[in-house]
Amino acid sequence: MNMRDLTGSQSSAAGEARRADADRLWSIAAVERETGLSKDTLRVWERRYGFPTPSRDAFGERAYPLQQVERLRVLKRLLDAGWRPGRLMKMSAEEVEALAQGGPASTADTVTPAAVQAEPLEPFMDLIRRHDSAGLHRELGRMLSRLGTFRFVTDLLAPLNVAVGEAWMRGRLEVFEEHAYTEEVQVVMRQAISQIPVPQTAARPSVLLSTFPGEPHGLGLLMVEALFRLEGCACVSLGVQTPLLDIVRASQAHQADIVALGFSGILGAQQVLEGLADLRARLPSAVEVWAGGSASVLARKPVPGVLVVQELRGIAAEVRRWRDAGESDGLA
Amino acid sequence: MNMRDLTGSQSSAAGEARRADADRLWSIAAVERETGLSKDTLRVWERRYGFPTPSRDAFGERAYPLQQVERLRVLKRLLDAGWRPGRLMKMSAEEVEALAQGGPASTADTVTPAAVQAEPLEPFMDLIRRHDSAGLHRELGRMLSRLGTFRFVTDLLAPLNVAVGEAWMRGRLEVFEEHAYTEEVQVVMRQAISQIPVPQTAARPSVLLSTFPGEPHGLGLLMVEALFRLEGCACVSLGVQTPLLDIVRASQAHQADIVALGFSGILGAQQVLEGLADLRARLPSAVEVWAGGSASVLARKPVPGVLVVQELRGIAAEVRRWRDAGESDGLA
DNA sequence: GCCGGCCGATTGTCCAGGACAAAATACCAG
DNA sequence: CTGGTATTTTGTCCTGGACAATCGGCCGGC
Repeated sequence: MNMRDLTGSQSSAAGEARRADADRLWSIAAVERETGLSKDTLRVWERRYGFPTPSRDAFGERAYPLQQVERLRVLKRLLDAGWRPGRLMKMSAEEVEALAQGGPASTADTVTPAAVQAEPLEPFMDLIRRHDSAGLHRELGRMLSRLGTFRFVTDLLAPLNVAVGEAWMRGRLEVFEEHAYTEEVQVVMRQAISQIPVPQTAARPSVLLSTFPGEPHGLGLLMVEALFRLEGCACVSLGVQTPLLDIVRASQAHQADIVALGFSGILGAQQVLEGLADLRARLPSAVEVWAGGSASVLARKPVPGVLVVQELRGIAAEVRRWRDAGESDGLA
Repeated sequence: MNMRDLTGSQSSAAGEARRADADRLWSIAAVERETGLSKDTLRVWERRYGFPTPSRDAFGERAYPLQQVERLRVLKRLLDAGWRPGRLMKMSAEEVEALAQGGPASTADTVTPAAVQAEPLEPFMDLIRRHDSAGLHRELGRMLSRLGTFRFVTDLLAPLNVAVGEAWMRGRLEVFEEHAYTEEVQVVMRQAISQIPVPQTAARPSVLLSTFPGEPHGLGLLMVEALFRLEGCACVSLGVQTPLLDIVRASQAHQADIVALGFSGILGAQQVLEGLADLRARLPSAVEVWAGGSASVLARKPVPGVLVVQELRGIAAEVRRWRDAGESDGLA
């Protein structure tokens, strides 16, 4: 019975009909979802730069052709790579295309330290590009066994994440390829975490992990959780995108000593700083707020009362610092 | 050194100063992130119903006090539970509070089938409410071993998810409690999936799993992935919130036979139907589109060429159906 | 008596065009 | 060069109006 429902009306439709379907125009809300550009931005670009140029549907609402949606996706990626709209809009389609294909990263030239590239990344990038999920899974698992969890995280995953992010910005990787990569890494990381022995009693410090709303990148959280657990901390993760007030409540409910937040650079500078200050103000001063991740704001502007952990390797030392302070402060 | 940075300026500030910080007003963007109500909605409510009533900051922009943000959170929850704004806005604060505390589910009374409540859920709800993550993890793991993956998913997790969702709508559960629950279940589910033997050769059908942008609920995806793998299918998951065009590209890259989408009911009806129709039109007709989840639209309005799998248990049968069709069609 | 289509009220999203804060860049003095 | 200030760029917020999509109730037919 389902066979009929599934294929009946579709296979009877001729090829032209399906092509017409696929040429369907996009609403402004759909374009926002697809590109990540806000409706406000889409409208103001149209007004200011003359692009995009959506037609209007029967109700006078914007209707974007696929071609422009694709171009907007490219523009969004170039924006994230450090380009500015005014510049890009003045360029011809060919110039933009050339950039998209793999120009340099504009002003925001990612300074590859090249110092501690502990493990070769190319084999993994190859697997990602070839969409070999099973192979990627297998090789990641192999490296986990070979390096151990700590070095797997610090020497392989950390630089690999950077490489993947950069490849995406340069147009070498599609969004879905990054999604698939994230998923496979997540599987391996969860396996790694489950192998870390759980401390017997209620271990301290107890750590609450999450990200702010709008920050969907959860890999860093998992990596940090692994490092905390390796130090014998009790961890509770809320996953990504927890509202601020819920982070506060969760820290009470779980009696967290430390609230650890991850930032990938997607959120705006102000959003990060204001959120951290706000969270800091709403938590008892006995609860520490730690922030980490690749967001550059963290390095530039310190937030009073918030500890910025720049390096994954720094976590162990800071946990030791917490315990030393705790022994003298809390147990007097 | 970090100790000073961390506690210095904070501990020197007096209690009143911190309270003043916590009384900070919220911008409309922050309220949108915190409540899930769009800026447009917040403004139109103010105009129409006279609530909320934000003050204005020095720049004339809306500034919401914490109290109103909290109330908006409650209203959003009641909206999701089936209430309508016009009604709620006419009620007094006390009446709303009474509803929030745990009134019935308005019109959308969840019809508990009560037929196949295969496993008792209360012990798990207790663990969630007591924030015993470790205990929840342990008990879920125990049930996984006892029931096996299939029954664990169909008889325990499926009804438990419903119970958790309903408890949230009735105000019995906080957002962060649901987040923590989701995280623990995810850990156990990934463990379960990793225990399923991988088929030797390139197994068919190969299934691509994801959700649409705006749909953050990924538990269902994991459960479905487990069931597919139990049937010997090759699975690639993109995680949640993949743009439509990327789902199309991923299905090509991974040579998917089936694209499976999960819907929790967060997305609007039109968004779901239009998205599915659009995806259907953009995929070759040889690729099947399957949709599942608790969204009620799926049951009400069929989309041509899209298979709606109402029950988790139905997956096995549909995979069999696919294989039968494939043998006669594809290998002629 | 119950299901299905119609109609009015409700409600979220879209629009225009102006304004301005925040961020990025250019400029300039030391 | 380096660090601070002016200027441009750019995204978000504003108002108030309009209307499509949805909901709820009503009615009629099977």
